[in-house]
Amino acid sequence: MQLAVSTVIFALRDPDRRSARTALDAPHPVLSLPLVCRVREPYDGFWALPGGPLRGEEGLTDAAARTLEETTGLRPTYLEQLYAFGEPDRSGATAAEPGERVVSVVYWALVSQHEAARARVGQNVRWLAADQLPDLAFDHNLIVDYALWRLRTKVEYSRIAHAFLGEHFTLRELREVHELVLQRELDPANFRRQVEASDAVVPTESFRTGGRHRPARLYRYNTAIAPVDLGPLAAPPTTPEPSPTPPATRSSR
Amino acid sequence: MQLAVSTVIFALRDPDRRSARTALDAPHPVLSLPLVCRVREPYDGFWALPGGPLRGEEGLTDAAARTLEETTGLRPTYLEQLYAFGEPDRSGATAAEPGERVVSVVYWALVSQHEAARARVGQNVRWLAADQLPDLAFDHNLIVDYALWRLRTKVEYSRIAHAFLGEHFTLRELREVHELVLQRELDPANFRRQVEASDAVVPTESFRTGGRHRPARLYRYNTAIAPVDLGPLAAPPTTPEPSPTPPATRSSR
DNA sequence: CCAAAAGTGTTGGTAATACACCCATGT
DNA sequence: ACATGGGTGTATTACCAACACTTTTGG
Repeated sequence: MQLAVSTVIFALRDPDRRSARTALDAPHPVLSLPLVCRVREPYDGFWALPGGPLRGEEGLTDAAARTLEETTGLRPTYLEQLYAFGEPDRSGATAAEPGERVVSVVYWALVSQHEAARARVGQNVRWLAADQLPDLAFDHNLIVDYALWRLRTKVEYSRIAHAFLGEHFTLRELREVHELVLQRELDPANFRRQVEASDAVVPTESFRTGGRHRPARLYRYNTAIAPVDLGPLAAPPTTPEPSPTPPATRSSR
Repeated sequence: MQLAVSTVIFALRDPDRRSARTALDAPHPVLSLPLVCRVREPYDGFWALPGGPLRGEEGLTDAAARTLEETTGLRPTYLEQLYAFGEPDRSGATAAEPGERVVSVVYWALVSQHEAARARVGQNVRWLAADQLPDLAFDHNLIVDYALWRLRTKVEYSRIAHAFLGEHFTLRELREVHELVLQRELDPANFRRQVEASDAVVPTESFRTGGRHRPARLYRYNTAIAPVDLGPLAAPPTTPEPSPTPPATRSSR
């Protein structure tokens, strides 16, 4: 039995020119992920998630970060475990060609627009739009679907949208990230009120000028607040640290 | 490298007589989990989660259900993957006694009050209260804490509380499950309104009598509604079945 | 035996809050 | 044209109150 680690990497990328229907299409970024082309059986020639086997002395999260960096050159701003897939028949083995069984611990990651531009792409690594994927190797279509579902549900109650942006951003840009991920438009006024009330961002004194409209104030991420609530796993296992919160003593009812 | 599967099993159990402070304490059920006592190093004599190694041709979920049944005799009404733990040093190996590295895929399960009473307990298997656990083997304290956190967050947006109850129950009983899990009291009126609006339960024509008060109507679980939203993983991999909902056709923005 | 009390299920209201939707103004 | 701020009606929730129905208790 083999244990492998793979990662679904999301980024918002400016669309290729050739995929635009008309010149008038607004150049909205597209939710995309980098995939690698397999060069041997099974699934020779199919696109697959970046990943690799777990090495001797590294943790699962470390393995995800390493394999992701080795194949795509990317360093994610957010990395979280997604799910462990371990059906006996998922390795693509057939009666004619029985392969070894593989259990995959899959992670999902977000990279910023700026980082995504630095990705090492080529013949074997390419960005594909998340909503127009071809048939992938193994059960990777299911894995990507599940990662997409997690991203969309988590954006609504967490603060991970910042991971797509740089250090400074306007509320319009942050709102656009939410809209692209959720695939629906959000009310600018309510979005502003929510974000400001949540303390997730802090205003700066800078403004983004250049558009033919009123300059938009730039905000930055509030690092005093944890981006997501992971519960007891909040402290990464690589640096185990006793929780500062005392054990919940239950008063008798 | 070894791959093991373990399960955190939750049930609401009537408290032992000896743990009641006074005879007047209301006998509220207590959130508990069955643990097994280790009989060899490492962690000889410590309590640990039930589990075992993954067998050749079974899926991860199947392995969780099997090891859980073998050690405790329980069949859960709810079973879901929790997390994969794979830090290199978590197997309890020391410099004096280096053990093999173990990656654990951990599941969490809920069993009904009735099923919990049938559990095979003895010298090596015992129920312990979830909020008063001793030091457990390996990193199992962290694992239980995380499972507790998942249970508490999921009860609020999902319908898993029914898994603790039998086929028929009063709204009072369902509310008590929520209160015990969340450790706070809920408004009866609002709870009733929410549950009725959510279509999660269906009223029956039976009533629970016996108390010195007005009989309470019995409800049953609405099987037409999925208990939890697992997204694309909703169909269990053991019985792959096309989703009845058509694929979401995405309109271009 | 009957009436009152006790106790919980069930139902309804009110104030505060959050959100969807719309509009005004500034640059 | 878009950023920013404000305004209104609707839905949800916290909190409170009343009524319904059965068992128990006191005569």
